[in-house]
Amino acid sequence: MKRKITLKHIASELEVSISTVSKALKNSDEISRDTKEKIQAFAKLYNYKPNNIAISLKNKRTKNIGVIIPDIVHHFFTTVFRGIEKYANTKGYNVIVCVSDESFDKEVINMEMLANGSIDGFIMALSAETQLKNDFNHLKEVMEQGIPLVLFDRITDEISCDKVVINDKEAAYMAVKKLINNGRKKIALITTESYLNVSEKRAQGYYQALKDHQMEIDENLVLRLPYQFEDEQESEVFFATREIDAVLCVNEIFAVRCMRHAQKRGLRIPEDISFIGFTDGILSRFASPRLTSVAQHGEKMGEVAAQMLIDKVENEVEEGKETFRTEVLKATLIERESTVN
Amino acid sequence: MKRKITLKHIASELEVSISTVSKALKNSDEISRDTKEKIQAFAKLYNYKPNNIAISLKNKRTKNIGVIIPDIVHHFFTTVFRGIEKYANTKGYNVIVCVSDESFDKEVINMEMLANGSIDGFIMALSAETQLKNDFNHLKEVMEQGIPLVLFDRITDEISCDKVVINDKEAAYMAVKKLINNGRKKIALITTESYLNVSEKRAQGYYQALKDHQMEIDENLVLRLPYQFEDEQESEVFFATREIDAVLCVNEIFAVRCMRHAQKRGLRIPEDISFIGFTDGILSRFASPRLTSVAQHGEKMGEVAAQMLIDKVENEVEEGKETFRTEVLKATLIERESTVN
DNA sequence: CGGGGCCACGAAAACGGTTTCGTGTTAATA
DNA sequence: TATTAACACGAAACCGTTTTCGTGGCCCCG
Repeated sequence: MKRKITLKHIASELEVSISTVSKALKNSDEISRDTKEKIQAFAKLYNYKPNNIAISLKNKRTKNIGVIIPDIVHHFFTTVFRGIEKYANTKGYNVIVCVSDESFDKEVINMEMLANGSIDGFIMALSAETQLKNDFNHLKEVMEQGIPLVLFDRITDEISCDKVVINDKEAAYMAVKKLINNGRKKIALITTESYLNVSEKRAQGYYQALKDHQMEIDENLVLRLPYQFEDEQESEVFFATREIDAVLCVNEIFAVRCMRHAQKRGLRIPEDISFIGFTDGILSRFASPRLTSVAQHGEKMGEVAAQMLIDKVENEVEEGKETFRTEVLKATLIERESTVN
Repeated sequence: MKRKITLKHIASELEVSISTVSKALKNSDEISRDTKEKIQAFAKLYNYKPNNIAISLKNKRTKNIGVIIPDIVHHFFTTVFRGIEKYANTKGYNVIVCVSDESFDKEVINMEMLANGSIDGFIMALSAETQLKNDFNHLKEVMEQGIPLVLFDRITDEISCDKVVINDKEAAYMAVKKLINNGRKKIALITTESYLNVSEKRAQGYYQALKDHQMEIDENLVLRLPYQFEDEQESEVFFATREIDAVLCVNEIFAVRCMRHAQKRGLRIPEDISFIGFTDGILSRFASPRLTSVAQHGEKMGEVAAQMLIDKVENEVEEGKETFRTEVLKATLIERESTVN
């Protein structure tokens, strides 16, 4: 087992000082050609690589970024993560992921773990519980310590920091408008309980679209389900007791489940009833019929978030002069078989 | 912006030495009651937390584990990751993820980045390209440096290290056996090109089951598709030109796509043709009909892998005395609507 | 009153680098 | 020949901890 070689080893082996070795390996012109060549050759031979930890300690930069997300077995979040990871990698950063599991406490614990020097900045989407509690002290702390923070998707207005979101409200608006233009009269909304920021925005778009097109808003056509629902009874009853000819769902799981309910009742999709979901993940592409869906462009979102973060990390700004941006990405509607053209 | 406070700050503020502060905060009984209380109170007031990087440098332990997987937008891998993250977290470890993107070069680069002190050990699944090239020098290097390594799912026999897999061959065998028991006569196999270790194992199980039940092996019923295939033509033709009454697919995407082909041709599932897939991800649960699938228990696999790794990390064994285990988890068949009981 | 032992604390090395500054040697210049 | 500048390198501080070892002061005992 050949242990990692250090500057000290090289120095003693070659009978020069540590500083000489360090400079030689950086090709400093303080060191003579001969010495440099000798040292570099030796280092190469023994495959010397500087110790990241030592470097981090020295320049107070870890080249790690911390990502905290509510869930990892989740298409959208992994998509965002991929974008983050890709961009970070091109900039020489590594990514440490922590999963909050939708729990406030875990979110806090994870942040504290990472905030003690392990990372240069955070990218995160708030846990459901955090949004529900409306407690953001852990974020404030981090900001006060001067650690850059970028929020994406699940954001809050309470914290001043960089943010990346999609135009949820407009996207929902456009989706509903499309349904209206297709002549749909009874458009339902399947959403989550209301504390989730994004669902709320999407619901707003739904209402707005109906209003703007002089359509009656019928609360009876709005179903709010628990975020992680296993029990399908409620949604089944919903479809059994209402006349609906189009449905907007705030995620694709809701959509796929509801399509099934409709099909079970003998409705044809999209002839009798149209469906539009959010997320455009794997389910949308493989459902039958394939689901028309609002693409959130997670990978792009991740890239943008990483870019904003690394920019902040590398270009420190004097106290009080920082400015925060909220980048709004445009969602796009991917039309498939669950709606008519 | 309140910058992070260090031992040095506390020491100078309280006019004691750094060592005294360090000891006081560890409740060393070398320090008097009074002094300890004073220091602890001060530290608490200013929310002192030791710097992880400094600690890492000191005891050559980062409390980070590196995970390298081929893809992150992938149900099985994220499931495994969740298991890893959960277990690691309970042990106070953080997880750094790198994505190889099925590329050999990226895998190597990522390993090298992390191997220079950033992590205490690796958990990884090999990229497709690595398996194809059959080049594992980067793994050997890491092992030689004494960095613990655990391979999961996509493993190789060329490297001696801890491994976690499922009993792919047996699982496939059982699945096919079930189809045979259901009276199926023309059982097809949809798999990937053969360099992927797991696909190969599953194919072996398929052949073995047919053989053991005196059924003819018909290579015409075996379709090998590129791992990431977009073009569906080949698989469509396959179904158009063969008489098949059951299909085993090495992943759920293949299964869902093929179910669609069958349905398009007017076949009823499972009456006319049965389907069994591998992975048991989100698609299996939401497909119509719901797909009978071999569950790989990714989360469990992740937990086991993390446990093996952390065990190795924390209980260093003298040179040459190490032993390596291969843990085989039992896959289970989740029966749904795509097969008959 | 002197020596031993304990208490409470500090100095310093170490982890593995980077970087500033100082210095001995040589060669060029006055 | 004396002065000086350039060159090539080393010493040491520093990043923030932990930990070993030393030591000054006090008390106790002979």
